Amino acid sequence: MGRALRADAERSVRAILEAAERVLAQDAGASMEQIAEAAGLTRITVHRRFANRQALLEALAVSAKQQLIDAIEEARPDSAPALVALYRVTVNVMRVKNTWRYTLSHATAHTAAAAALWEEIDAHTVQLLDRAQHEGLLAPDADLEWTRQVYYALLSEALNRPGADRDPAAQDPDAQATLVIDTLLHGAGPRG
Amino acid sequence: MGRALRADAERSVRAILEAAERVLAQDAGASMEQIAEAAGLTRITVHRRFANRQALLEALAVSAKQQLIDAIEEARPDSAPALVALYRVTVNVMRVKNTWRYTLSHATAHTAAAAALWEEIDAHTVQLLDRAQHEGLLAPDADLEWTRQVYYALLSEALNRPGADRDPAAQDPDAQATLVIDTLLHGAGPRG
DNA sequence: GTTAATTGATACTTCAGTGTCGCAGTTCTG
DNA sequence: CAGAACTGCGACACTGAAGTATCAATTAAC
Repeated sequence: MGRALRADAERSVRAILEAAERVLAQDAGASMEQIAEAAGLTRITVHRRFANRQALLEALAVSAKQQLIDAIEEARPDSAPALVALYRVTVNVMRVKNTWRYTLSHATAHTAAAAALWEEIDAHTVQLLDRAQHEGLLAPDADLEWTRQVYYALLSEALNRPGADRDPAAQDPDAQATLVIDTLLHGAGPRG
Repeated sequence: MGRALRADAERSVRAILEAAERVLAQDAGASMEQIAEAAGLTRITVHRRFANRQALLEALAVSAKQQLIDAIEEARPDSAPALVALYRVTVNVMRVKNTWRYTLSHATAHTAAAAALWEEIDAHTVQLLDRAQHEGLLAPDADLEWTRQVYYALLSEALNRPGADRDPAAQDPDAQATLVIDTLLHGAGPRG
């Protein structure tokens, strides 16, 4: 890396990444110019910070995944009973996933850096699920990889859940986390 | 509609749609030419059948959704106990969803026709889930819209499940359907 | 077997997006 | 405050894809 960016340049980078998320969420094929405009900058400045479109996409992916990791670690997934930790992690992840909807759901740029971050996220998740299994929260014969996949899917679905109009409580992070975990553990069938 | 297409033209249309699915699955921004080539045709022929790119995307969406409806109705979702019907529907849907991965997961073209088909699919699904609920398969207080969302998500996840290498049985449609339904009904927690 | 539809080949136009450059004005940093 | 870094502006070249037109050759349909 060269020298550190100047403060205003750093601000530009953040503005671009956030604008890219917003714009691409509505049109995955949006142009650099649309992104620049949404960031309150010129197309040229975007090109100065990110050599080409691909580089921007990669930076976006890395940034979002890093925030996801931070959110997970901030929830201290290794302390407290697994159910409590799972709940805390879910709430934190939901918040980040809500902010970076596009970037975190469209796994476009498959760079080494991004892949490494995903592996770290997966590792965190599986470790937590493994602990949950040992604490009797999950079935002893549950396939943890499949459980992880289902967990991710439920997180996405909870965010895309409509009906925020009639039931504003459904948008509440706590309510969403509860729904996700409840569904993950018990499904939709009747309780024993 | 004008007069019916000649047999060879009809074949071309099918080839184009199938090629589009294959090509777009790997690169959502693929050009008309790439699609044409994959279909064994010229770019010009594609333009003759579909005025523009958008029209092709819409036709693709309608075609795939129609096949999904056919697959559901073919499973006779209103006969037999709900669990059996759910199983049959799941197997059939899985087959179609596997063939039209791209089209059925990327809800791009939002035309009136495509939206109407989705509503029909949703109606079928919710009706089946409602019957399942009345038969005691689902919890009496289960939110059927959420259940439907989770069901769709599980179908997608089952298709994207890796590990076909070590465990070829995981690719078996019956095994996949069993996994989806089991997870939908009971989640990953221990059984009562 | 005759007619009408379909297709491929070639060529052309149009257009949007990408990426670059130099220069002038502004803003941060030490 | 002085130098360095950053941004905006205008202009430019380049690429790739979309879409159109005509004509000859082929192929299905009745």
